[in-house]
Amino acid sequence: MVKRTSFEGDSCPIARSLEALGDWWSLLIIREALFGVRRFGEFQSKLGMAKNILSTRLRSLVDHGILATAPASDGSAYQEYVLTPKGRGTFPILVALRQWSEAFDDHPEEIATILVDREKGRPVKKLEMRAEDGRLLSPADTTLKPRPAPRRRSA
Amino acid sequence: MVKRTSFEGDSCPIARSLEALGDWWSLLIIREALFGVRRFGEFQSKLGMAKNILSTRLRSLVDHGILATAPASDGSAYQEYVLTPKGRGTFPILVALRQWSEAFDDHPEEIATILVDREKGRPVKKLEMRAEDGRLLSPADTTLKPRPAPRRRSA
DNA sequence: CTTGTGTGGTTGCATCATAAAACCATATGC
DNA sequence: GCATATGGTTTTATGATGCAACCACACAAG
Repeated sequence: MVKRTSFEGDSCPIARSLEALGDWWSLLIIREALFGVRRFGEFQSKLGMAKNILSTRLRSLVDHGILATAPASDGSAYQEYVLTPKGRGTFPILVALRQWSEAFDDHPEEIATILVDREKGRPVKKLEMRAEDGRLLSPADTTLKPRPAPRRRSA
Repeated sequence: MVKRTSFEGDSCPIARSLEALGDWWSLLIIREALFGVRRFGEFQSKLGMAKNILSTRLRSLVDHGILATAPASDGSAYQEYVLTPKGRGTFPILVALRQWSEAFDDHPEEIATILVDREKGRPVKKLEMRAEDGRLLSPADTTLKPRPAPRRRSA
């Protein structure tokens, strides 16, 4: 097989997520969708990407349950692409990417926008990793454990 | 230009981060590096990827300041690839990807590992977005603001 | 010093994905 | 009915990917 290697069967959850949204465009399409974009042409003009690729990506995102097609909305008999809960669940990923750029980009002055708390207009805090009891965790405070075997009902 | 479109000049921080780590392998290489992998052959055998592509990706990650080459470490006169602070800063991104899989994957039973608090052995909490004052924020509670103009010193 | 072996890559193709533009189908406006 | 906008698909060229083979260097044994 010379195809791009698929991570579908991989047991690593990071690889599995990249299978769905690890290409050049998917996360940007989701970003636009989170801003309320729903129509093919709107995605295409805002992202400036080729229409065939947009078409492929939208289909892939629908197949992965990240977007769903809705029959219409404003009367016109066309199709719309709306985020599913799974799609909206990518929000922390986008925030993490944004914060990484804000923290480490070599030219942060080129970043045009900041994510703020709507109520106060102040930047949101950096994402933090915490234990169940609320302790702040650094990467070194964490480790990987094998997943417990699936619990079979009765025996 | 028929090349893969570059997001380098884009003003969106998400696009900018994808420029550095938005391809199929970079985040997985970083994942291994966070586990302590440093040598070419070790990356290659653990990830099962072609060596030329690994070579290209490592160079790209070094160029982006995510990895750095260290002259040696165990005496053998070869090179090592170690994460920079910028590279270690991707940790929240990987956690976000992992948690998204854990929450939304269609076959979660295939996920082999869980990320736990090393001290207690309990799963880490989901990443939360909070305001400066600690209020928990949903996506709808946030908005984007234009970045304030760069502050020039004196005038 | 020569041979062998392991590590760390680079080079050559064959194949796949991507991109731009042209084309097409359906709606909508006039 | 005709022009035009929307929402795509098809065509074709080129870049990226994947596999295998090859090469360079270090080190060790003979």
